[in-house]
Amino acid sequence: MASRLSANSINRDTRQKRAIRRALEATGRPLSTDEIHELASRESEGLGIATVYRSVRALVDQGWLSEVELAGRPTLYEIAGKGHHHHFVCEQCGAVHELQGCSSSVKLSLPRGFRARDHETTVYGRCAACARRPRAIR
Amino acid sequence: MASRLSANSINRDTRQKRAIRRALEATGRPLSTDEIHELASRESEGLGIATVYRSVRALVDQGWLSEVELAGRPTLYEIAGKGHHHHFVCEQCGAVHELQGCSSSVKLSLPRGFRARDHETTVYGRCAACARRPRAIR
DNA sequence: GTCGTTGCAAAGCGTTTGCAGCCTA
DNA sequence: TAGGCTGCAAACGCTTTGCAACGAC
Repeated sequence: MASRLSANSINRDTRQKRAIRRALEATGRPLSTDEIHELASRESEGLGIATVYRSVRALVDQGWLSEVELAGRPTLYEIAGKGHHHHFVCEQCGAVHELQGCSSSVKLSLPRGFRARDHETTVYGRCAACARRPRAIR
Repeated sequence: MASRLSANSINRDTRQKRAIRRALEATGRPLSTDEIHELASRESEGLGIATVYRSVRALVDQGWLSEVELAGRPTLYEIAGKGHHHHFVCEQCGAVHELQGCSSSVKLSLPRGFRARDHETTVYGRCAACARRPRAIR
């Protein structure tokens, strides 16, 4: 197994990276770079958006973060190592949540000769908080 | 029911739009704006990319096209009216194909209070043509 | 002190928009 | 002919990169 850091990359423990990691840990759901920037800035004033992009990229390379790419929205990042799971997008507040498990083992009929390697499912609807309140303006 | 055109939008039959529609009909799979531009340019020389974007947007508004937004790639467009279906992304050649039917009625367990409205599944693997030949450089 | 890291600003890239001339109806 | 449509170039929004100063070790 490789070392826990990707090849030839050192990783210093800076105020900025600490704030970024903490934002992701504290929130517990996939975040966009903007959200990370917003949250981490509270802990590390003056944090630049470029630093967020660079740190997030480094954390992905190190395997600490996973990219969550959902249709029609910028890439989100979540703490890695949660195993196979899917995502739920709240159409009212826009937040993305993780869904546990995956019993739908893709029974989609593939055309002759096609070979599946993986799949991704995204569910759209309203999260618990939003379902409780009347439909917003949107 | 509304007229087949979205409100106050006229739609002239131009050489450019004809070429764009034909590119989509001829290919039979979801295309990106670049692919549409490339293909339609053969039939309508000098076609501008802005025209592709504008025409495609108009065709979506008219309901003739549907947007296919897949994780991590620009929006694709496919001829509308095919009913509920999902997509297959070939990891070797990058092409996107439609998958028939959908038996996986999303048995993912939603958190308490969450309400699902729709879902999307994308399968990744190799298409028939690519599965036949040895793995590419990639 | 070294050199990885950071913030700023500029550059990229895909998409949208302003505008004057073109072409469909 | 009227006004929608087109190509060009500039503008946009998000992400990446160059660079000099900063700060972890």
